[in-house]
Amino acid sequence: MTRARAPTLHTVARAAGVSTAIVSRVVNGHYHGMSAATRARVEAAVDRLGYFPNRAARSLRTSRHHRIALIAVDSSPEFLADPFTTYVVAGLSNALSEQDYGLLVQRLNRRAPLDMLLMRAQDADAITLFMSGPQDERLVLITRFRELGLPLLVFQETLAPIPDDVCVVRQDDRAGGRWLGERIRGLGLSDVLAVVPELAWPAIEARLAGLRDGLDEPGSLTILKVAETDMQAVSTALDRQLAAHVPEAIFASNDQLAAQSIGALARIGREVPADVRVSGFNCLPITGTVHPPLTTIRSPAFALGTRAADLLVRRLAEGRFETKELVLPVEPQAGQSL
Amino acid sequence: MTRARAPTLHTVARAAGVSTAIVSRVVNGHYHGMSAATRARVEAAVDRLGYFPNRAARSLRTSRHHRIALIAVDSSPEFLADPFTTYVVAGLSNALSEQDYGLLVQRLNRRAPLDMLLMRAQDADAITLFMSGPQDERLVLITRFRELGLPLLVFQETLAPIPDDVCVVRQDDRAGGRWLGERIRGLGLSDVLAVVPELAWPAIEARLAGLRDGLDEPGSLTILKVAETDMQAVSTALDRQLAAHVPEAIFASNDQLAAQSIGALARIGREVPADVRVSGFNCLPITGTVHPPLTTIRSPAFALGTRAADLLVRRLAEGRFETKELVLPVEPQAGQSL
DNA sequence: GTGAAAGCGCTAACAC
DNA sequence: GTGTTAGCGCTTTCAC
Repeated sequence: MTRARAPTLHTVARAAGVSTAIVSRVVNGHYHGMSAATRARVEAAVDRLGYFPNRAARSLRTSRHHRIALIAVDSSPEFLADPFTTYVVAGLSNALSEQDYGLLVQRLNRRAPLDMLLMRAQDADAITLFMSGPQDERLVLITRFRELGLPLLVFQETLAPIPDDVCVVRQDDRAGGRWLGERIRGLGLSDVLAVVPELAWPAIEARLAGLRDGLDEPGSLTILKVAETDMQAVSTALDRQLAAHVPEAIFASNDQLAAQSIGALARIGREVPADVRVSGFNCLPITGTVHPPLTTIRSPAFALGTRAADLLVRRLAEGRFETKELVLPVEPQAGQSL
Repeated sequence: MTRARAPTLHTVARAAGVSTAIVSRVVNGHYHGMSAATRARVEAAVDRLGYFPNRAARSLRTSRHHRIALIAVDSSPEFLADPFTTYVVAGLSNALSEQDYGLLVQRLNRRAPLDMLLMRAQDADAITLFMSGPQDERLVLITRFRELGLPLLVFQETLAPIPDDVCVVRQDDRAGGRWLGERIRGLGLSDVLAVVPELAWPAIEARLAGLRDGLDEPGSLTILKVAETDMQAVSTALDRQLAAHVPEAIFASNDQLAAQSIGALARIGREVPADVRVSGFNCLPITGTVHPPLTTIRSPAFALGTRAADLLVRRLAEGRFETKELVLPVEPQAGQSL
């Protein structure tokens, strides 16, 4: 049994005894100066035949796709499974669905050729970007993507000046870092170990900058870079670092690393917060509960996604971004670890 | 400054002094019986002009889109942020990207009208489905989506018989439940509290069925349904239940709920595993570390996604699914909580 | 070995 | 108020 070919505008037009133009207008809700009778007849035919407009034909004709591309530039296949990313994407996808836009998810390996992706990104109305890697690499990517002529929305980027038709959406990482730094300083501690992912990431830099702001007189700040994607490697790195020197406080660049730090301290018999203080960052529901409850910074990740969706949809309607940069506040969360 | 119109096949053809047919063939790698010189000339022109084929036109012509839709039927806007879902989607999106397919993510509210979505799903080559809700609702959805005539791949569904051109990909939840049940039974415990999400979900049923298999003689099995999306509500429900009766073991239907259960037990001064045993399910890297280390079941969520991608791509190439159902094994993970 | 031409299904300007 | 028509950019058959 071969499935019946899907009905087209023509089929419906014939069935309703009108021209395709009329059907097109009805389907698109342009009832201006149309008799109620015709409209009713067409609507009946549409229902009867189960007609759906062919999106590819429509896209070809109008060059609008009702689709936003999300490109994650990362070397880890599990990029989507990071708690922060996950919430941003959830918010984005959700808000877009609500406004009848689709989200096209694609991963770009930092070392893979761009062309395939550039080509695939073509059938979206705009592009959103999640980038790790050093600043110059990120700039190259932004430039390349801009060449497609599509509006670009970049998450968690710190970039000045922001190029034309590009919008940055981020949280105030620096303020979060500062709050923690001030707290550490308020406790009279100055020997701090910062645990950050190996792969540079602008938000992490901002958190560290904030930490420095807050500490003010940066007694001794040591930076430990860990390969975040490999739990085992993180443990090993922490163990080795702590064997060499135990700091007064550990500033972890996210809650997962904070949990790991508490674990590593436990392995050498140090308690949190009694012996060593530990702070986290991003505090998302998906990140499991840690003991003791973390002093951390609550991230508006989901809202970052929904706000980005609104910005994009409006950009597409109005022709320009209403703002070049949207910075959402973070919320300090006092726990018992710091 | 108006952006120059993107080059089309025609532009390239004129630049290379050949017909559009030739350019099309070169772009698609159909070099059969073509002179090396022509090919080279066309390739040069393509490079020089920075030509990319228009995907919408191609789709219209070929009715292939190189795109898979992922539709999550759930009432929670944060559906994507569930650890299990997150890993499946990460695997899927990643494997699809590698095979030059895009993943189009869309959420469907259980109460929202289907039509909009059915329409949007049109521009994909196949549909993957994540569904919660009662069995009859799920069946209706499968039927409706099948009407689009697209291949359908459903995650974590237990369904018999499986309809035509539909493929189910799931993990062996029942075996996982059974392993835990047997362990509980081996410890000589029989007063068990199962904590499950309010909203029915076939995988959860399977885990419970497995638990019953394992317990064999189901002393006393109480089921507590909680509104999983609301942390606060979960705590409250657990507190109330434990105030009424403290079981010998808690079978949580996922690790997040297990963590919550341990917390609730701590609030009434009960220790795990000394006073009460607790088991989890799904054990994914993103789910934070719990203390004590959970006895749980390790889920192949990421692999579920990558395998699904392969199945889909092959289905599209060959015309039929090579298997109607793919069940991946789970791996028991002995911890200290049970 | 290469080209001409039909047509995928739709929208919108214009004619009636 | 409704219909005619010209493409949007591409693939593919068939003719040369």
